[in-house]
Amino acid sequence: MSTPLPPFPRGQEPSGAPVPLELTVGPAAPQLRADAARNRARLLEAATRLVEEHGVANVTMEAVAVAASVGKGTVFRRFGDRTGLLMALLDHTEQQFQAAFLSGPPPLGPGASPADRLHAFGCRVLREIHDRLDLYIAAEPDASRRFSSAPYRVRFTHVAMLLREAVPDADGVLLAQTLMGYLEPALIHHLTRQCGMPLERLESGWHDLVKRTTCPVSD
Amino acid sequence: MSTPLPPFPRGQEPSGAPVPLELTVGPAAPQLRADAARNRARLLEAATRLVEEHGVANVTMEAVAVAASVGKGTVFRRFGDRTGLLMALLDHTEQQFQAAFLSGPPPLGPGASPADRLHAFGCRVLREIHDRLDLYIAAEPDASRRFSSAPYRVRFTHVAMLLREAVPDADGVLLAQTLMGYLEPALIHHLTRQCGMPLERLESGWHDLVKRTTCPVSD
DNA sequence: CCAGCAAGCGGACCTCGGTCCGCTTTATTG
DNA sequence: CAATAAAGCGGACCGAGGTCCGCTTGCTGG
Repeated sequence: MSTPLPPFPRGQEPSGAPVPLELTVGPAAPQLRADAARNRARLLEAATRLVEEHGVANVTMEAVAVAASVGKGTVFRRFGDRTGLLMALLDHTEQQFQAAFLSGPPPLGPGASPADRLHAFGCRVLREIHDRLDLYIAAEPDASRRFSSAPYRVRFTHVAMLLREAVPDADGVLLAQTLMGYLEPALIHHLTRQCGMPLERLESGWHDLVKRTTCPVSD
Repeated sequence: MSTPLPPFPRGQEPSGAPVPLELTVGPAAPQLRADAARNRARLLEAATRLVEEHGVANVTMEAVAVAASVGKGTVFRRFGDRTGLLMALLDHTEQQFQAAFLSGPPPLGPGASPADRLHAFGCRVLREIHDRLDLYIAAEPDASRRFSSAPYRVRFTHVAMLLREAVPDADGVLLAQTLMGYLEPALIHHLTRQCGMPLERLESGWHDLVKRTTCPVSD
């Protein structure tokens, strides 16, 4: 329609919403051929090593390809683009986290009140991102995809669901986007690195925000 | 410290915070030489034309240089980078807007209650961005500068100030960042273009958000 | 075991943002 | 008006992300 459009054939793109190739809850890997799977593993390993050796900012796609003894095209076919590769590096942690808030023990998982789950959720995300901030920043998709990536959608849907439960008569979608905005890597980076705020302050801020959001408004 | 660092000599960078060359409230242009000023004007004109002819996404820096009959280096010296050029295209509107909420008539300007000013502020920003969405999206600085750009800082400071007035015992800075997050071009793009929400719904969402934010919380 | 064929591969290639540096123009000052 | 310093200029150049397309390789059914 407007965007230049699909870079590589990859899977089942053509139908409706662009299906992200991974990073979603559960494996759902579409049966890679043996050599492809091997190369994928090599690439992830190489990328991990390069990132911790030189810092994510200095890791180029070509360097990863070379380090994995693989052609550059292969990197792009497998991961789509740089963002895709970087997100794949966060996939394992992400899946664990998803499992934790979807079906783990309270207060993160089901069993606690929606508000309590929200409080726990935010703190967990804040710490998670804070611990691997550079990677999260670098893996941030560009503006037009920021809200469509699988991990974002899963988190967002979860927050929206909790919010609908906690404040049924509010616009849960908009409120959820607002809360999610507080958890953006770029903001966390700004506040902790550029403004020098301790993580604890961000956590208090989150608690306050949740309180204000879930308290019934006069109107 | 960590970033690759300054591209061009330009002005008085070295002292402390990186002083953005324009886009701040007031003119403060540092006396361009005659030819430089002429080229600057040419460039802005050419860029404006190209943007409305081909859409901002298809406008390259080189194309702008050629269209303005100027060397490519000149574009970068004058505007720093692509983001800088695009922001300059928004500068005129931005200055008018700043004047309106800093010293214009209520409810946007001083005279109304902080809460009323916040309500007005958000609606104005929403419309402003909605009207030139593509340009705002394209002009968005990368993650590490999103919160340091002059226009952002002015808006943010304003919101924080109003918030401190309206809810003195809250963490105004964090609350302000949250409110600002609701006004991000990328989010507005997602909600209106990808989710198909009408602008009116975003406005209601803003009003609700301000209400919840400014209502005293039980603790 | 072989043939056929998708899936996968890889590196040459392109584009575009950003940089460098030797040359030109402008402003200043005596 | 000359001399001079500084500001500006511009296009060759570079690096990195992303694409293309002819070749290779692993699967599958006969």
